[in-house]
Amino acid sequence: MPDQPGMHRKSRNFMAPRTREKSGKQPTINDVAALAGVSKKTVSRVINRSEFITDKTRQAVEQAIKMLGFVPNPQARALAFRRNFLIALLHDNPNAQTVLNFQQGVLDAIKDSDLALLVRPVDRGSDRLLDDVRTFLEKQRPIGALLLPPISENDELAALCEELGVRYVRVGSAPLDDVRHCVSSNDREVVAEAVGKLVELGHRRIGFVRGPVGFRSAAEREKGFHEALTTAGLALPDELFAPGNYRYTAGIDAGEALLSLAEPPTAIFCSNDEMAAGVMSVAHGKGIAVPTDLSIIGFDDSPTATHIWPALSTVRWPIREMGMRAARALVPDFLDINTRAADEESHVLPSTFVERQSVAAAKR
Amino acid sequence: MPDQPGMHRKSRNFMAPRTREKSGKQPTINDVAALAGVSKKTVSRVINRSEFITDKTRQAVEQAIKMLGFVPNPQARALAFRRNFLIALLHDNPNAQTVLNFQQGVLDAIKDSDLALLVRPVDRGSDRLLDDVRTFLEKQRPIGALLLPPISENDELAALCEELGVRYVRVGSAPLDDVRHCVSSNDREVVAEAVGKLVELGHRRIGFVRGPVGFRSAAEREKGFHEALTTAGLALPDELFAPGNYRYTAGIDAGEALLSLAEPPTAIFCSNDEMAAGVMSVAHGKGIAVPTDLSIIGFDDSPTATHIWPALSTVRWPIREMGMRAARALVPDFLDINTRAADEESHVLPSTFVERQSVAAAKR
DNA sequence: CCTGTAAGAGACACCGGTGTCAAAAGCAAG
DNA sequence: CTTGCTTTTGACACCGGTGTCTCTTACAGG
Repeated sequence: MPDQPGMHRKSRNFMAPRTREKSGKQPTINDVAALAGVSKKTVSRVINRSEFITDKTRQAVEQAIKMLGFVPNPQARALAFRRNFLIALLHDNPNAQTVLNFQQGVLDAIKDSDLALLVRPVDRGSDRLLDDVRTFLEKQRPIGALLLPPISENDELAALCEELGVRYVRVGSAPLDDVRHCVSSNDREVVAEAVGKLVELGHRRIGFVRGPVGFRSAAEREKGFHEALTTAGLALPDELFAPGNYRYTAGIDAGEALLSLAEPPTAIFCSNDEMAAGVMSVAHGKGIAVPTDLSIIGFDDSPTATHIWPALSTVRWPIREMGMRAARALVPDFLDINTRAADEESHVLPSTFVERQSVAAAKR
Repeated sequence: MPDQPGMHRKSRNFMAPRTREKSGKQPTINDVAALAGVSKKTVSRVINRSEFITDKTRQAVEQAIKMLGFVPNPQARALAFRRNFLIALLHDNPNAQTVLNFQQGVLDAIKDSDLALLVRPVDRGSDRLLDDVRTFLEKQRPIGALLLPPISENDELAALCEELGVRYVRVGSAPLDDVRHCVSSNDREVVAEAVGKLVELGHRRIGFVRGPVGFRSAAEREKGFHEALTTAGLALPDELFAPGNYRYTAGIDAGEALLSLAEPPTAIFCSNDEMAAGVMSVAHGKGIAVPTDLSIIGFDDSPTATHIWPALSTVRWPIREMGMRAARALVPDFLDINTRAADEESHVLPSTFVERQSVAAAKR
């Protein structure tokens, strides 16, 4: 091997690039420095885009980096920076599609950054929830955490993040007071819009299948429902409200209850798609034609919505965009200037009503 | 503060526990060492369960750890150990539920270990797939990678892992030759069993909706189908095979094709649930009663299977167990003795046929 | 009581980066 | 060609752990 540039520093550890490659080990910053003929600190400056570097030096270093295929060791950086480059996604969502879409949005946002994503499902029901999360956060020390509903509604969790100095963004169905820590959709408005459509189509008796008690999303959706009916001057008799928990079986129960009424509703709004699927199977079982005899609307636009027959009119939640937005809001300083959230960027993303085949005009 | 045990070593950095807590910083191994009156190396020995430690010393250290709430910094450990404690889950699966269930299984397995899970969706279609994965693996340097189907079928990806010295386990629908790197189900057998049931119920013309060309899972399922019909001495006319790609819309197309035949099948086996849902909606649209006039079987036991009406008979894939098993096979040496996979543990996990309401006896 | 031996604990270097600060280099003005 | 200033670079310590090797210590045997 003929004389190479820069072996000017003696280093016990230095090995020629070829040997390194063969050894299967990653080249380190020292190897780059040696090859480029500069100090490791200078290489570090190039990696971190320091401004105090001449173009000539920068180019030499960049070439060496390329030649060796050098990739900075994230663990070492994390240690030296006294912070790591992880963000955590905490979720406890029964809807896998939602979680994965959100995750995808987050990854879109951090794609060109140094960040990596740690995904952590948690158990909402467990009484060790807070301890589990605390252990996780203390161990991994992510820069920030994204909280997906329903656990995003847990104030203790947010407090825990504060306490541990972990940034957080809560994702929800309506803006929180503390808008810096929240990215949300506008469930109330869009439900009101969807239910308004039912009213326009002549429906006067409209059933409502609730979400689980205590869930903000459930409350928001119900508020939207109330709003639409009140605006239309319609009554809200108790018998048209069925309890639910976002599960298919709850939809079955709700369908049985509502469709057995002396005067059954001609349309039913369900707080999510799974329950709508449940209501729809009850209708099928009873020989009630959808949408001719019964219109049904769901919420989520989950895969189920298009897999059932007839295809379900529902509300599409911009979950992937919300993931991207949430990540931007969480770690704007780690993203590049183009990806970064503008300060004035809205943290409320509109959901949209998607019309399919499960809705029709009320029979006269 | 009265004289504490062990401030015997002078350390510029040492701060009293109380002060540390207030500062919001994590205590380090040095703090523990100082409090316990031992060297940091001894603390390290306790953390790593070295055997060369007296009970007395161990207890003192453990008490100090507890008192300070010390948690070892994973980045520092990773650096010192020259390996990190991450495992990666690479997936490109349209079925979110599958991914999440698998992920849950992996987390079950690594729960009590030092390992963390990095989830990485990839784009099978992209021509940059290999580069993307290479960049990811070089940057994060996980100990190992779990490959979910369908990308687990990509041999180049496996070769890449070999090259980079990253362990890997491929998850699939049938054992690979290289059994050490594979955890699988037994799709062929269970499909044969399910289709056998149809034959027993008197079905003679049974349609088959294929999975995407080139997918091992699709091939295995088709093999099982052939096997069952051949065993029963039935013919396999081409017209009863419809192409598919695991998507709902393909199920629609397949349903249209098969149910428009001069002599339509009395039962259809679909290579996954989504396509089965498509076939079922076509049947509904045509006024063909399921299961009275047409039996349908799917594969995956996805949420869709129970959300459609009538509920779909399908094949349940033990995906969560497979996640657990795969993790055990990947990093047995990082799991404790109870969790660890026994060497002789089988890497083939049986799928089961789940009978619901979409299958009935053939009409005479 | 002394010695030999093995187990336990400590000192120090090191993993691969970054922060700090001082030295070197570059450049304009005297 | 100096001087004085600013810009760029390097030496060295440090982040929080672990590996290696040496030194202590405890205890059994002579």
